[in-house]
Amino acid sequence: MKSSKKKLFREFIARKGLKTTRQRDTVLDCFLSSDHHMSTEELYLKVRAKNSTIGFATVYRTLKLFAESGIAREIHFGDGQTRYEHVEEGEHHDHLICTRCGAVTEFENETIERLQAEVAEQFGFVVEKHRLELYGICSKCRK
Amino acid sequence: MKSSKKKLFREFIARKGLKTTRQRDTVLDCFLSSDHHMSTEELYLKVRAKNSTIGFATVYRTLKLFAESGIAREIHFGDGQTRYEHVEEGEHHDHLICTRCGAVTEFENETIERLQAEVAEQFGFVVEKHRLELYGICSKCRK
DNA sequence: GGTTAAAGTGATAATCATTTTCAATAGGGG
DNA sequence: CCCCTATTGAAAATGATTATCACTTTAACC
Repeated sequence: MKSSKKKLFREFIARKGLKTTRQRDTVLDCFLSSDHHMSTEELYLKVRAKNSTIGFATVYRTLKLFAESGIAREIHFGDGQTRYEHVEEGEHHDHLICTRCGAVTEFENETIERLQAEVAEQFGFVVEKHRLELYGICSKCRK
Repeated sequence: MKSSKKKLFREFIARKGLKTTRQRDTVLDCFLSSDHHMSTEELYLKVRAKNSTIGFATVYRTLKLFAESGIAREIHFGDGQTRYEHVEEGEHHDHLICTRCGAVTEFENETIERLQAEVAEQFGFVVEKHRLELYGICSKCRK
Protein backbone atom coordinates (compact mmCIF):
# COMPACT_ATOMS: atom_id res chain seq x y z
CA MET A 1 0.00 0.00 0.00
CA LYS A 2 1.47 3.25 -1.10
CA SER A 3 -0.61 5.45 1.14
CA SER A 4 0.35 3.46 4.23
CA LYS A 5 4.01 3.89 3.39
CA LYS A 6 3.49 7.59 2.99
CA LYS A 7 1.85 7.66 6.34
CA LEU A 8 4.62 5.62 7.94
CA PHE A 9 7.22 7.97 6.56
CA ARG A 10 5.33 11.05 7.73
CA GLU A 11 5.09 9.61 11.21
CA PHE A 12 8.80 8.88 11.18
CA ILE A 13 9.56 12.43 10.07
CA ALA A 14 7.36 13.84 12.82
CA ARG A 15 8.74 11.56 15.50
CA LYS A 16 12.26 12.62 14.65
CA GLY A 17 11.45 16.31 14.54
CA LEU A 18 12.33 16.49 10.87
CA LYS A 19 10.52 18.44 8.22
CA THR A 20 8.27 17.65 5.31
CA THR A 21 9.66 19.11 2.13
CA ARG A 22 8.73 19.24 -1.52
CA GLN A 23 11.91 17.30 -2.32
CA ARG A 24 11.20 14.47 0.08
CA ASP A 25 7.68 14.15 -1.24
CA THR A 26 8.94 13.96 -4.79
CA VAL A 27 11.55 11.35 -3.98
CA LEU A 28 9.01 9.32 -2.04
CA ASP A 29 6.51 9.42 -4.90
CA CYS A 30 9.14 8.28 -7.37
CA PHE A 31 10.28 5.51 -5.09
CA LEU A 32 6.77 4.25 -4.41
CA SER A 33 5.80 4.29 -8.07
CA SER A 34 8.70 2.01 -8.99
CA ASP A 35 9.07 -1.70 -8.76
CA HIS A 36 11.23 -3.53 -6.38
CA HIS A 37 14.90 -2.87 -6.96
CA MET A 38 16.21 0.59 -7.57
CA SER A 39 19.74 1.83 -7.53
CA THR A 40 20.28 5.31 -6.18
CA GLU A 41 21.18 6.46 -9.64
CA GLU A 42 18.04 5.06 -11.24
CA LEU A 43 15.91 6.80 -8.68
CA TYR A 44 17.87 10.01 -9.10
CA LEU A 45 17.11 9.99 -12.83
CA LYS A 46 13.45 9.42 -12.16
CA VAL A 47 13.37 12.26 -9.65
CA ARG A 48 15.18 14.54 -12.07
CA ALA A 49 12.54 13.92 -14.68
CA LYS A 50 9.92 15.26 -12.29
CA ASN A 51 11.90 18.09 -10.81
CA SER A 52 15.25 18.83 -12.33
CA THR A 53 16.33 21.13 -9.52
CA ILE A 54 16.69 18.29 -7.01
CA GLY A 55 20.32 17.37 -6.44
CA PHE A 56 21.70 13.88 -6.08
CA ALA A 57 22.84 14.56 -2.54
CA THR A 58 19.20 15.00 -1.59
CA VAL A 59 18.28 11.69 -3.19
CA TYR A 60 21.07 9.94 -1.30
CA ARG A 61 20.03 11.56 1.95
CA THR A 62 16.37 10.81 1.44
CA LEU A 63 16.98 7.15 0.65
CA LYS A 64 18.90 6.82 3.89
CA LEU A 65 15.86 8.22 5.66
CA PHE A 66 13.62 5.70 3.92
CA ALA A 67 15.83 2.92 5.20
CA GLU A 68 15.88 4.38 8.69
CA SER A 69 12.11 4.79 8.72
CA GLY A 70 11.64 1.18 7.72
CA ILE A 71 9.83 1.71 4.43
CA ALA A 72 12.88 0.72 2.39
CA ARG A 73 15.84 -1.58 2.78
CA GLU A 74 19.37 -1.25 1.46
CA ILE A 75 20.62 -4.15 -0.59
CA HIS A 76 24.11 -4.82 -1.89
CA PHE A 77 24.82 -7.29 -4.65
CA GLY A 78 28.55 -6.71 -4.54
CA ASP A 79 28.73 -4.68 -7.71
CA GLY A 80 29.61 -1.49 -5.90
CA GLN A 81 26.16 0.05 -6.12
CA THR A 82 23.66 0.38 -3.34
CA ARG A 83 20.11 -0.52 -4.21
CA TYR A 84 16.89 -0.02 -2.27
CA GLU A 85 13.84 -2.18 -2.17
CA HIS A 86 10.40 -1.76 -0.67
CA VAL A 87 9.74 -3.27 2.72
CA GLU A 88 6.34 -4.91 3.01
CA GLU A 89 5.18 -5.35 6.57
CA GLY A 90 6.03 -8.67 8.12
CA GLU A 91 7.56 -9.83 4.90
CA HIS A 92 11.07 -10.85 4.28
CA HIS A 93 12.35 -12.16 1.04
CA ASP A 94 15.55 -13.44 -0.40
CA HIS A 95 16.98 -13.22 -3.88
CA LEU A 96 17.75 -15.43 -6.83
CA ILE A 97 20.16 -13.58 -9.08
CA CYS A 98 20.93 -14.69 -12.61
CA THR A 99 24.62 -14.23 -13.28
CA ARG A 100 24.01 -14.16 -17.02
CA CYS A 101 21.16 -11.68 -17.52
CA GLY A 102 21.10 -10.06 -14.08
CA ALA A 103 17.42 -10.80 -13.47
CA VAL A 104 16.43 -10.81 -9.83
CA THR A 105 13.66 -13.04 -8.53
CA GLU A 106 12.40 -12.90 -4.98
CA PHE A 107 11.39 -15.81 -2.83
CA GLU A 108 10.48 -16.67 0.70
CA ASN A 109 10.96 -19.86 2.62
CA GLU A 110 9.75 -20.33 6.13
CA THR A 111 11.81 -23.42 6.79
CA ILE A 112 15.05 -21.79 5.82
CA GLU A 113 14.23 -18.86 8.07
CA ARG A 114 13.59 -21.14 10.99
CA LEU A 115 16.78 -23.08 10.45
CA GLN A 116 18.74 -19.87 10.33
CA ALA A 117 17.42 -18.87 13.72
CA GLU A 118 18.33 -22.29 15.07
CA VAL A 119 21.87 -22.16 13.78
CA ALA A 120 22.33 -18.67 15.17
CA GLU A 121 21.10 -19.79 18.55
CA GLN A 122 23.68 -22.56 18.64
CA PHE A 123 26.31 -19.84 18.48
CA GLY A 124 24.61 -17.70 21.13
CA PHE A 125 23.68 -15.22 18.47
CA VAL A 126 20.52 -13.13 18.27
CA VAL A 127 19.68 -12.52 14.63
CA GLU A 128 18.46 -9.07 13.68
CA LYS A 129 18.40 -9.50 9.95
CA HIS A 130 19.81 -11.74 7.32
CA ARG A 131 20.66 -11.88 3.71
CA LEU A 132 20.39 -14.88 1.46
CA GLU A 133 21.27 -14.71 -2.19
CA LEU A 134 21.42 -17.55 -4.65
CA TYR A 135 23.48 -16.88 -7.75
CA GLY A 136 23.04 -18.99 -10.84
CA ILE A 137 21.50 -19.27 -14.27
CA CYS A 138 17.79 -18.64 -14.74
CA SER A 139 15.55 -20.83 -16.86
CA LYS A 140 15.40 -18.34 -19.75
CA CYS A 141 19.15 -18.15 -20.04
CA ARG A 142 19.51 -21.88 -20.05
CA LYS A 143 17.29 -22.41 -23.07
CA MET B 1 46.98 -26.99 3.28
CA LYS B 2 49.23 -24.11 2.53
CA SER B 3 51.54 -25.96 0.19
CA SER B 4 48.66 -27.22 -1.92
CA LYS B 5 47.37 -23.68 -2.32
CA LYS B 6 50.80 -22.57 -3.37
CA LYS B 7 50.86 -25.33 -5.90
CA LEU B 8 47.39 -24.46 -7.16
CA PHE B 9 48.38 -20.87 -7.60
CA ARG B 10 51.58 -21.77 -9.43
CA GLU B 11 49.63 -23.98 -11.78
CA PHE B 12 47.18 -21.18 -12.43
CA ILE B 13 50.02 -18.76 -13.12
CA ALA B 14 51.61 -21.20 -15.55
CA ARG B 15 48.35 -22.05 -17.30
CA LYS B 16 47.67 -18.38 -17.90
CA GLY B 17 51.17 -17.63 -19.13
CA LEU B 18 51.79 -15.30 -16.21
CA LYS B 19 54.97 -14.98 -14.25
CA THR B 20 56.19 -15.85 -10.81
CA THR B 21 57.49 -12.83 -8.99
CA ARG B 22 58.97 -12.02 -5.62
CA GLN B 23 55.99 -9.77 -4.92
CA ARG B 24 53.39 -12.41 -5.65
CA ASP B 25 55.21 -14.87 -3.46
CA THR B 26 55.28 -12.40 -0.61
CA VAL B 27 51.60 -11.55 -0.93
CA LEU B 28 50.71 -15.23 -1.13
CA ASP B 29 52.75 -16.05 1.98
CA CYS B 30 51.10 -13.27 3.91
CA PHE B 31 47.66 -14.32 2.77
CA LEU B 32 48.21 -17.98 3.62
CA SER B 33 49.65 -17.21 7.04
CA SER B 34 46.54 -15.29 8.04
CA ASP B 35 43.22 -16.46 9.28
CA HIS B 36 40.06 -16.39 7.37
CA HIS B 37 38.90 -12.88 6.66
CA MET B 38 41.23 -10.22 5.42
CA SER B 39 40.48 -6.86 3.97
CA THR B 40 42.77 -5.70 1.21
CA GLU B 41 44.10 -3.05 3.52
CA GLU B 42 44.92 -5.49 6.32
CA LEU B 43 46.80 -7.66 3.90
CA TYR B 44 48.57 -4.67 2.45
CA LEU B 45 49.84 -3.72 5.90
CA LYS B 46 51.04 -7.26 6.48
CA VAL B 47 52.82 -7.31 3.16
CA ARG B 48 54.38 -3.94 3.84
CA ALA B 49 55.86 -5.24 7.08
CA LYS B 50 57.70 -7.91 5.12
CA ASN B 51 58.69 -5.85 2.14
CA SER B 52 58.00 -2.16 2.27
CA THR B 53 58.68 -1.60 -1.40
CA ILE B 54 55.54 -3.44 -2.51
CA GLY B 55 52.81 -1.03 -3.55
CA PHE B 56 49.13 -1.40 -2.78
CA ALA B 57 48.26 -1.67 -6.46
CA THR B 58 50.20 -4.91 -6.52
CA VAL B 59 48.30 -6.23 -3.52
CA TYR B 60 44.99 -5.40 -5.17
CA ARG B 61 46.08 -7.02 -8.41
CA THR B 62 47.40 -10.10 -6.69
CA LEU B 63 44.25 -10.62 -4.65
CA LYS B 64 42.20 -10.55 -7.83
CA LEU B 65 44.45 -13.27 -9.18
CA PHE B 66 43.93 -15.32 -6.03
CA ALA B 67 40.19 -15.09 -6.54
CA GLU B 68 40.52 -15.98 -10.21
CA SER B 69 42.73 -18.93 -9.42
CA GLY B 70 40.23 -20.26 -6.92
CA ILE B 71 42.39 -20.17 -3.82
CA ALA B 72 40.51 -17.18 -2.42
CA ARG B 73 37.02 -15.77 -2.56
CA GLU B 74 35.85 -12.18 -2.47
CA ILE B 75 33.33 -11.35 0.20
CA HIS B 76 31.35 -8.16 0.69
CA PHE B 77 29.64 -7.30 3.95
CA GLY B 78 28.20 -4.08 2.66
CA ASP B 79 30.57 -1.82 4.54
CA GLY B 80 32.32 -0.72 1.38
CA GLN B 81 35.39 -2.88 1.84
CA THR B 82 36.23 -6.00 -0.08
CA ARG B 83 37.50 -8.89 1.97
CA TYR B 84 39.06 -12.15 0.91
CA GLU B 85 38.78 -15.52 2.53
CA HIS B 86 40.48 -18.84 1.93
CA VAL B 87 38.71 -21.39 -0.20
CA GLU B 88 38.94 -24.93 1.15
CA GLU B 89 38.16 -27.61 -1.37
CA GLY B 90 34.58 -28.80 -1.31
CA GLU B 91 33.79 -26.56 1.58
CA HIS B 92 31.27 -23.83 1.72
CA HIS B 93 30.42 -21.79 4.72
CA ASP B 94 28.16 -18.95 5.67
CA HIS B 95 28.62 -16.08 8.07
CA LEU B 96 27.28 -14.81 11.35
CA ILE B 97 28.22 -11.16 11.68
CA CYS B 98 27.96 -9.22 14.92
CA THR B 99 26.67 -5.76 14.17
CA ARG B 100 28.12 -4.45 17.41
CA CYS B 101 31.71 -5.71 17.49
CA GLY B 102 32.08 -6.86 13.89
CA ALA B 103 33.13 -10.39 14.83
CA VAL B 104 32.58 -12.92 12.07
CA THR B 105 31.77 -16.55 12.83
CA GLU B 106 31.50 -19.19 10.16
CA PHE B 107 29.01 -22.00 10.01
CA GLU B 108 27.75 -24.69 7.73
CA ASN B 109 24.36 -26.26 7.53
CA GLU B 110 23.55 -29.09 5.17
CA THR B 111 19.81 -28.76 5.51
CA ILE B 112 19.79 -25.10 4.61
CA GLU B 113 21.92 -25.86 1.57
CA ARG B 114 19.56 -28.55 0.41
CA LEU B 115 16.53 -26.33 0.87
CA GLN B 116 18.18 -23.61 -1.12
CA ALA B 117 18.69 -25.96 -4.03
CA GLU B 118 15.05 -27.02 -3.80
CA VAL B 119 13.75 -23.49 -3.81
CA ALA B 120 15.95 -22.59 -6.75
CA GLU B 121 14.68 -25.57 -8.68
CA GLN B 122 11.11 -24.44 -8.21
CA PHE B 123 12.07 -21.30 -10.11
CA GLY B 124 13.89 -23.23 -12.82
CA PHE B 125 17.15 -21.88 -11.51
CA VAL B 126 20.48 -23.65 -11.41
CA VAL B 127 22.46 -22.41 -8.43
CA GLU B 128 26.16 -21.79 -8.94
CA LYS B 129 26.93 -20.22 -5.62
CA HIS B 130 25.15 -18.57 -2.78
CA ARG B 131 25.66 -16.21 0.04
CA LEU B 132 24.01 -16.37 3.42
CA GLU B 133 24.74 -13.89 6.12
CA LEU B 134 23.06 -13.54 9.48
CA TYR B 135 23.48 -10.18 11.15
CA GLY B 136 22.87 -9.79 14.86
CA ILE B 137 24.41 -9.48 18.29
CA CYS B 138 26.92 -12.07 19.44
CA SER B 139 26.88 -13.61 22.89
CA LYS B 140 29.82 -11.55 24.15
CA CYS B 141 28.19 -8.29 23.21
CA ARG B 142 24.93 -9.23 24.87
CA LYS B 143 26.49 -9.79 28.28
C1' DG C 1 74.76 -17.18 -19.97
C1' DG C 2 72.84 -13.49 -23.07
C1' DT C 3 68.79 -11.59 -25.77
C1' DT C 4 64.34 -10.23 -25.98
C1' DA C 5 59.41 -9.97 -25.97
C1' DA C 6 55.89 -9.92 -22.84
C1' DA C 7 54.43 -9.52 -18.22
C1' DG C 8 54.91 -7.13 -13.81
C1' DT C 9 55.86 -3.28 -10.83
C1' DG C 10 55.36 1.13 -8.06
C1' DA C 11 53.92 5.74 -8.06
C1' DT C 12 50.59 8.55 -9.29
C1' DA C 13 46.56 10.06 -11.43
C1' DA C 14 41.94 8.82 -12.46
C1' DT C 15 37.43 6.94 -11.43
C1' DC C 16 33.22 5.82 -9.14
C1' DA C 17 29.93 5.85 -5.58
C1' DT C 18 28.98 8.22 -1.69
C1' DT C 19 29.49 11.86 2.03
C1' DT C 20 30.50 16.24 3.79
C1' DT C 21 30.66 21.16 3.78
C1' DC C 22 28.66 25.53 3.56
C1' DA C 23 26.10 29.45 2.39
C1' DA C 24 21.47 30.20 1.21
C1' DT C 25 16.50 28.79 1.81
C1' DA C 26 12.41 27.14 3.77
C1' DG C 27 9.31 24.57 7.31
C1' DG C 28 6.46 25.10 11.30
C1' DG C 29 5.78 25.89 16.32
C1' DG C 30 4.94 29.80 19.00
C1' DC D 1 4.73 36.80 11.08
C1' DC D 2 9.32 35.41 13.48
C1' DC D 3 12.83 32.76 14.65
C1' DC D 4 15.24 28.64 15.16
C1' DT D 5 16.53 24.72 13.14
C1' DA D 6 16.32 21.50 9.47
C1' DT D 7 17.10 21.25 4.56
C1' DT D 8 18.87 22.07 0.22
C1' DG D 9 22.01 22.25 -4.04
C1' DA D 10 26.50 22.75 -5.65
C1' DA D 11 30.86 21.79 -5.14
C1' DA D 12 34.60 19.87 -2.78
C1' DA D 13 36.10 15.90 -0.15
C1' DT D 14 36.42 11.15 0.80
C1' DG D 15 37.57 6.23 0.50
C1' DA D 16 38.04 2.22 -2.08
C1' DT D 17 39.52 0.57 -6.23
C1' DT D 18 41.40 0.75 -11.08
C1' DA D 19 44.04 2.54 -14.96
C1' DT D 20 48.20 4.58 -16.82
C1' DC D 21 52.91 4.74 -17.80
C1' DA D 22 57.88 4.60 -17.66
C1' DC D 23 60.84 1.37 -15.90
C1' DT D 24 62.14 -3.42 -14.31
C1' DT D 25 61.93 -8.36 -14.24
C1' DT D 26 60.80 -12.97 -15.79
C1' DA D 27 61.41 -16.88 -18.66
C1' DA D 28 61.45 -18.92 -23.30
C1' DC D 29 64.75 -19.41 -26.84
C1' DC D 30 69.18 -19.50 -28.79
